Amino acid sequence: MKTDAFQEFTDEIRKAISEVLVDLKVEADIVLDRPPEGKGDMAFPCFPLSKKLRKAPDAIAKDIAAKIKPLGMIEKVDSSGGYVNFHVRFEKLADSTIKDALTKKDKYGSGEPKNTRVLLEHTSVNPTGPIHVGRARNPLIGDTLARILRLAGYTVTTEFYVNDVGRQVVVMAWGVKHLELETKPERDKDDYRYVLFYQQANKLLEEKPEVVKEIDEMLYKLEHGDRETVTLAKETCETVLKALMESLHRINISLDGFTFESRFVQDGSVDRVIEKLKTSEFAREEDGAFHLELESFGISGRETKWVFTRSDGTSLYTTRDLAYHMNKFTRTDVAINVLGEDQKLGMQELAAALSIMGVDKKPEIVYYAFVSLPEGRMSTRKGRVVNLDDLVDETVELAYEEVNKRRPDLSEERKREIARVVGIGALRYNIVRIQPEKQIVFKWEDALNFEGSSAPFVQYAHARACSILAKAGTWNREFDAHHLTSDQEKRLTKLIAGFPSIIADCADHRRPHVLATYAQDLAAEFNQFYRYIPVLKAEGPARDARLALVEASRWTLRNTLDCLGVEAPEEM
RNA sequence: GGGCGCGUGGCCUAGUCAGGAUAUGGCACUUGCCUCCUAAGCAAGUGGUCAAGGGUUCGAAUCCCUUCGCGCCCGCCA
Repeated sequence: MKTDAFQEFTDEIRKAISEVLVDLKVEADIVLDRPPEGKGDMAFPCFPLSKKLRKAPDAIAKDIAAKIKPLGMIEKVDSSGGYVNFHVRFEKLADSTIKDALTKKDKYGSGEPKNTRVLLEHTSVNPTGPIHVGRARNPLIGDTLARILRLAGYTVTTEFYVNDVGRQVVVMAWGVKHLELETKPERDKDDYRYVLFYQQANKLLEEKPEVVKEIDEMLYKLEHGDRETVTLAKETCETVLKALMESLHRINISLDGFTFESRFVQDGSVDRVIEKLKTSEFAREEDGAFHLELESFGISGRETKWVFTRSDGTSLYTTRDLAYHMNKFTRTDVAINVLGEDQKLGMQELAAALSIMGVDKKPEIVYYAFVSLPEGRMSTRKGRVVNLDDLVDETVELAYEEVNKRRPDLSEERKREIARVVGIGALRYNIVRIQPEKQIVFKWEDALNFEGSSAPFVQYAHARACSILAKAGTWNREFDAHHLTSDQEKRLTKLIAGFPSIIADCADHRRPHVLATYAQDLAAEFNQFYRYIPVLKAEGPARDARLALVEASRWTLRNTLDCLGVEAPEEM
């Protein structure tokens, strides 16, 4: 299927090569490569054919190159060093790419509607305190992925799974009900207030056995649907949740829905899951508690048991998660979860339990490594955290200083708005640009970098494009791509042509960081074009063609930023 | 003890799934460029045993094995 003009080019190459291979009476996979600068646009390495044809790779390449007639998107075929090199018919590529971008605008890059529902669970932090930067990697990856999948053509619903039945919530709810705060919260915000209740209650829990008893009783009541307790726990959670959403909203993240864990206890689905698991051949009982023996599912370590009920018959987190995932698959075709790498074993076990329950689908997991500080792992208990709200404040404030320095001409309101957009953009980009599985050591100097590989770099390129377009006046949109002749124009056009493929690739592989790399490349290429190719001072059809390229660049930059959750300012 | 992941110039990082031509960018450092569409920019320079060793291959940062270092996990917690 053709996703973009470059795809059309490679399809034609594949067809041409396969015809030649039939002619040469050899079979081989057609693997294409990107050749280095100056050697064409696509290459076919002939080394694997060498043995079969008993000929030198370079001779084969020459032979194949000679047999392929330039046609359609293929302008020229030559060979060097054992490769067949294909040169794209640039005017054709440019014409269809730029027209595509100018027509589709904010939809440029989109894929065909997929008719596949995706339920993307992300964030799902325990609502017991403010979001810190370590945890923020989850919503950032999740939200970016959701945006990419949507552009790629999927129907995406994002969801936050709220833990409102666990011990932590009970401890916090108990604190809210029984305690007065001893210290002032860091911020006048409920997540900062409630975490203090939580911490004070935990402290009492260590000191006073009677509190332990009260908490245990509350937990039991909660599990057994005691109305007052259930309501208290849920209200407590919702209060904190609301505050957490405010923090996420500041970095352009919102979720489509929430699913409360308590629901699966109340509607009986957890009980049904437990009853069914008990009848499984993998189920074992020990002192009244039940577990699955998962050794045959490849679970290894000290423990291969997966406990699904306590001795008192109550459920565990994992059991409820199983009920949740069964529920998910009644609502979606594909379930994707964004999770910390500490959840890996748990998810492996969950997958095994799902198949024992007769569910043939499994959630796809995007794992990420933790963000730590130079001093070590973030820990609320040790007071070693960077809260998301503080990071937002800092980056926006620093961005304001920069705007103030560079654009004293702007109004205060305008400066503040640009600072917000730039600061938030820098923050998001800085986290999401890194492969999820790599650890990040959080450093303020990196987070506050507005140059080079950063969102502001990309935003700046966008603002430059907007500035040109704003000054251009009217121009002939029936441009002629033959007037795009420089290396800068050609490289930029080819990058834009590849955007739909990049989106499809990021979506299919669930890899948002690849888009961040693309954004950097595109902005760099645009900046070179900007530096060397005058647009407004050009005349006639050359001016029109360049303006068309600028507008195509503008949409591509904007759409790239939009997928990254970064706003694209028209001036900065 | 076992499992999973990571290791690319002083620092950060792309490429690893689908092995191919001189390994991608950024930060920092040195040096140029604003009478020219916004210098949050552009250009040039210094800097690499792709953790180490072995193997497969015409060809390995990429695949396989071993070792080392770092992270995460192995609870009737969530």
